[in-house]
Amino acid sequence: MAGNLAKVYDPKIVEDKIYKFWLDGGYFHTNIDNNKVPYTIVMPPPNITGQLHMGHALDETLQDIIIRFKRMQGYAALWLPGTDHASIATEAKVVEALKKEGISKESIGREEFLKYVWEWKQKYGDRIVEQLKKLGCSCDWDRERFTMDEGCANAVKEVFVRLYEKGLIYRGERIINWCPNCKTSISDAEVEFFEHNGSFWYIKYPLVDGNGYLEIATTRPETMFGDTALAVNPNDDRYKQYVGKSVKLPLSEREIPIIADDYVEQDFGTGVVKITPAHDPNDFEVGLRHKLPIINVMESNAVMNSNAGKYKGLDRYDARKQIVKDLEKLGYLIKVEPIKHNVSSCYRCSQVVEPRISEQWFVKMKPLAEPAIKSVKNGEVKFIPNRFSKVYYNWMENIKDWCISRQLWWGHRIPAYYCSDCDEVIVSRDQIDRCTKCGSYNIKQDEDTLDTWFSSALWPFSTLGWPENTKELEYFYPTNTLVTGYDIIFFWVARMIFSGIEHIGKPPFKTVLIHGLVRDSQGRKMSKSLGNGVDPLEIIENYGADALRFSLATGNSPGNDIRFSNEKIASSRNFANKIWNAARFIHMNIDGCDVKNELPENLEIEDKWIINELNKVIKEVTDNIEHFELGIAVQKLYDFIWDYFCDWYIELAKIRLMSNTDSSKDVRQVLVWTIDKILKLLHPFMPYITEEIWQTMPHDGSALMISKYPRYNESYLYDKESEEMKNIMSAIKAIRNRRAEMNVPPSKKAKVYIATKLLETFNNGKSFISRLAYASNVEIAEDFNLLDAVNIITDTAKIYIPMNELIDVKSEITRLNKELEIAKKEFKLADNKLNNQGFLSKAPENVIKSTKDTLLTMKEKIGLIESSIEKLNNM
RNA sequence: GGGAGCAUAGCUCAGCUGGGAGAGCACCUGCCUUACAAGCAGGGGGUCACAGGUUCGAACCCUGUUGUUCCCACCA
Repeated sequence: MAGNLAKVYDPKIVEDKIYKFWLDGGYFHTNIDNNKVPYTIVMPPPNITGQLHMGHALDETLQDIIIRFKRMQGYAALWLPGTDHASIATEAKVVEALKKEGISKESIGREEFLKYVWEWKQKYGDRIVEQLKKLGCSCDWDRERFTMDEGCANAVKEVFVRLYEKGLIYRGERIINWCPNCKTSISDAEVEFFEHNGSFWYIKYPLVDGNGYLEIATTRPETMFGDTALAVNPNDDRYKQYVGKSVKLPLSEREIPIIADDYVEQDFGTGVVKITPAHDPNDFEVGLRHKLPIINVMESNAVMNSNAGKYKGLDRYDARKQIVKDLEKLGYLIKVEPIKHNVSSCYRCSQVVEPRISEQWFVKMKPLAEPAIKSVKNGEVKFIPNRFSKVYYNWMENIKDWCISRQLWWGHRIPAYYCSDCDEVIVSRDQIDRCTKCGSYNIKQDEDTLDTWFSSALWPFSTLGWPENTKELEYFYPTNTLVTGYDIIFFWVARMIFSGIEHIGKPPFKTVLIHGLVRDSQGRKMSKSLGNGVDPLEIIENYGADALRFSLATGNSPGNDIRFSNEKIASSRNFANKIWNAARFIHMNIDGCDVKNELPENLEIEDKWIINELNKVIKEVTDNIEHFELGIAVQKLYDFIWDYFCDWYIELAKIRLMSNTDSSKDVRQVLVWTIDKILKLLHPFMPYITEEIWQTMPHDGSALMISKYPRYNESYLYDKESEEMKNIMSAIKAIRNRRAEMNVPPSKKAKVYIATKLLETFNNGKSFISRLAYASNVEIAEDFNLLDAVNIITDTAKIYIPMNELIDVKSEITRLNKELEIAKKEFKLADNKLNNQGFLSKAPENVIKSTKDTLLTMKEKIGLIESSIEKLNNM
């Protein structure tokens, strides 16, 4: 077997083969099993337009780690995958693609256009799924869903109708955020703010009675044709006298009233505000209070309309320039000030959003938000880390009604129908063709589609078969853990929570594990425009999926961003290679022998040590993963495997392996048994390489991925032997240390004398010391009287190496003095503590005990060093 | 305007509920010791941002300061 394993691990020949092996074995599929406890994760559905990026890679890796861990722990672990139709993004992509062929969506019409999108979806929708498979995701592909498949469509209609019937969905004319580029409304959550260097134009509005003018300041002069009032604060003494009078709108003959409203702040600008209800949400509110007319001055593409008089047909920014010019020419412009202010823009296309009045569908949020807030407050849903609950509360408590209609074609069409004969509005689960009130066939379905997030909000239960009352829903719902980034709490997490509570009666998951963003090596966000994005597929190609996954888990702590760097990925690759070579070494020694995967009856001290340490790691890592501390878990595994197992145990094992006795048979078993546990512990993080190696080792069962996760076991406790082994190891380290300091090459072996009270321990460790500390011969006694030797002092032993020709007595004394100082300092520290009454009476017992131990050890060490120095001085 | 995070070795970060600070990478030294040079052995390097406070004891808890990142709100 060893002959088949190359010296360097090559993920390329392993990964596809192993993934196919898992698929063929059906290991990803999870059945309802009443003898098992379900553990469910629904995958945040990636957009069908998407290509796998590092953000996905992180999100999916974390989920896969958790689900593989739970599966091995014996849960009926279901990871339910799927994709999102992403209405606005997909529609934009297809529109763009059609544009290249010279086709516009309007010219071909709705049905034809949708045909194109479905075709596009067939062609590219699977791409992301294939990429997830490359990562090693252990999803139940038999249950893969799409937000626009039939089941999801039914769920959407059902929810819409229910909420409508309850009065929680309504239609109305409101001011909404309009993207002039995407030509659709977007919700508040979909608006982003950018700081922008703009101008503040101060403009005169002449009083109609001819007695002067009022001065206003605005950042958007082009909207002035929509002004229907000027407003001042009712308490503003400067302007009280004007309230009730009128001004004439510059560049227009229209007269508008001066009103008083609390909304106006006296200290900002001039204290006079132009009120433009059609183009500003606050002005809209003022307009409602004062029953002001609403004048819209722009088309849907932000080009001025006929209400803008001669500026009709100009784009909003061209109109602005022209208007300012004209105002100046006519003497209305007083001054221009530069101002920094926030500009709202579309989160998809970054175009500046235009507040606009239009008729849209809304979800009434207050009644839905209330129980959703409660479910987090009472701990039914837990955010990890907890600080994100605060973000969630803040949003939920200040939530406004949700605008859910979109002027797009790709998406769930709103199931509302309008009768053109009797004006009835019919909301229906089923397609209808006649009016339910007057029987007319003159009915038309609403042209709009729903916000993509409306269907995503139902994902945790629509994917389990709702609105049907399925067995799956009963067994897997509520799901256990949702894994997602903090950037998506409002869009998705919050909406899933209130939807689950409203429609199923229970929140959709118990835990929300929040992770951060993957940044580049300099801490910048990865973005297309910066060109600093790292393609996960390229990383997989060059380093392997396991290395990528391991890198993403390393240093990962909930809620925090992580950085991605070449150094990190290389170090993960090296780790994979290390394990690979450890496996090669074991094969070299077991192939051809009949080795069982179980512990032998006779265990030597080094066996007990590694078993004891392994047991600790099992306990800690299990605990860490259960608390989602994946970064810590990964670090512990790395240290255990590399440092404990490879650098120490394997090196120690070589001695017995070479002896060719019964003992070599035993050590083979320990090696096999230990690597079996190691592969299991590491499998959730590095699934491919662990499975590949495990298959070549003596094992039980068909696949590592469905084997049992190791459990902490009291019969593996060997504290005493472990301590002894550590004493030997620290002696070895101390000798190596001294030799290295003196630049003695390993080839130059030397005799070692060990003076110690722990005769038995060190006699057990003789062979280790000769091999790992390059000793030609090891002698052990309670004391030696050697003068011309290097002195090495550990906590439990005093070691002499006679290397007279190498010793510089003077520098040796200096070194020992330095060591003495450190020991004295430590002694003093412990001594001070033990003389402190407060410490003695208040510190816990174990702390006091360990302090006492330190004191004794140091005392002994000081004595040893002092006597060594004395001897050297006498030389 | 409101809120949150972060500040620890040259770099990237760990350090879970307070008991005298760790890893990877980088750097320096010596090794091809037959699993691995993508490796082995060893080494240097930190007033844990600053100032107070609580405590027998603080990187960790509290208060304030500074710097930095982000989220929410959106004053025309």
